[in-house]
Amino acid sequence: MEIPPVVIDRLPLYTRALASLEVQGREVISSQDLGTSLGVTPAQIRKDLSYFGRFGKQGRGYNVRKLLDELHRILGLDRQWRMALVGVGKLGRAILGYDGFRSQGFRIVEAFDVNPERVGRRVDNLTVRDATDLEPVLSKNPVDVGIVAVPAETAQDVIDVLIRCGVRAILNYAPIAARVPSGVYVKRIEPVLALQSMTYYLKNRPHAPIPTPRS
Amino acid sequence: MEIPPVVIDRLPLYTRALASLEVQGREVISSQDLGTSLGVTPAQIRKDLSYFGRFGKQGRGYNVRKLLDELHRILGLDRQWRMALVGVGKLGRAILGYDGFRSQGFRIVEAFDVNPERVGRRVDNLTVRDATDLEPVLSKNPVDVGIVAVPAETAQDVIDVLIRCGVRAILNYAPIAARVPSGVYVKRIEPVLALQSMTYYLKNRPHAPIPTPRS
DNA sequence: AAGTGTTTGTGCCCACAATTACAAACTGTT
DNA sequence: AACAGTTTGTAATTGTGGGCACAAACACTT
Repeated sequence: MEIPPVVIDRLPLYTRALASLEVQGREVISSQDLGTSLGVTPAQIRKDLSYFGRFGKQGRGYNVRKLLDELHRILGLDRQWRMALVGVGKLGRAILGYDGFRSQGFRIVEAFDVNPERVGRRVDNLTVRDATDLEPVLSKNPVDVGIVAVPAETAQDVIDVLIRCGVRAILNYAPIAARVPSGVYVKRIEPVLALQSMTYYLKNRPHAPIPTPRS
Repeated sequence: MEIPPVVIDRLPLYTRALASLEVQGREVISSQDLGTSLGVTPAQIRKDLSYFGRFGKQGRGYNVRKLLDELHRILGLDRQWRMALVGVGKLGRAILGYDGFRSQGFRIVEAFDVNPERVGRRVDNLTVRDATDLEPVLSKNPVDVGIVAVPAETAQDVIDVLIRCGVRAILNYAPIAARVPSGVYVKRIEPVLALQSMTYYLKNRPHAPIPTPRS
């Protein structure tokens, strides 16, 4: 069956909430409670999950451990994913240093840059390779995901090369609308775009008022 | 009129494309050309813009300069926005060092942290203040946007304080589903969630194949 | 001046996602 | 064992957003 992408986008949210519940020792949760903690309606959660099977029990709710396992399986989070980073500037180094990826099964196994001063240096247990070696290196040692952290001007070229190397998923930090063939998945990480849409709602409001007391 | 949030989310995309066209010296663009460069249908662009007025000319298209000005006005990008950063760890420092904000009119004017070792230090022309001073400082000198770059455990508390200080827009880098009252706008920046939804589409595919030749 | 080609703005329709509502299944209590 | 209270899964309904298609307006050529 064809599952709506919006549904897929919500599953990681559920996964994270369930993981948190599990470490808290919670064994069972209802769609009601899960929903209110996530700001999602209970019916939405039930319907989303119903695309994949029947994981709950009437009168009780969902077994946290079991549902978490199922979601991991559904999303493919029960394995390690190999990633290659392109661009080891300020942003790239921050990405390399971020440990939120590894702890969730996403490992950066290669890092590339065009700048000769950066090539060869070791950053976070990884040797920065020359970007011109991208194709030979990734052909021999394929990765699942490419992380693009280069300036806007070269981003599309980098993405083209990654796709030639068989990369089918790209995490794009560059401020461009990447053009990719169908079958390749791109997710943008763009704080500036996020800000620029929020200002629409702020612009007609009086400025920050006096904080409300006794809250 | 009530404008769908998805429409608002697309406007910054148009803005960025138009800005790029303007520096290229392009004076006029059709919804057709703008659409193909962004991966959006021309009809969608026209409909989105029609929520706000009639900016185009039949037979010609849109005047790049004029449309860009209109979008800036609509989104409130014709002014400076003041932001406060909370959390000056590895991630926070990367955010402070990022110049993509300032160039678009978003200035980080305060930075806070709880760690005594970080408080008082200067990072990128800003003195890190003690997080306990958040309320007094922001009450005297309000900001428009709060950037949350603290660990998940303390993120909700930080957000609550920011809201008490009158902050109505939050850029949240912490991996939590923030609970906020209506009238407060939150945008999540979560690379891990983006990855976790892409793996769904990757998981059933054969691994990276041999690159296609002669492309 | 007429004719050809473009392009906008929008009414209309369709698809799809969110919500509602309820039967069925289970728990816990009396 | 009967009953009251929960909660799931889903059929049915509602709502909303995207795309189509076309009249109207303009540009450009002959």
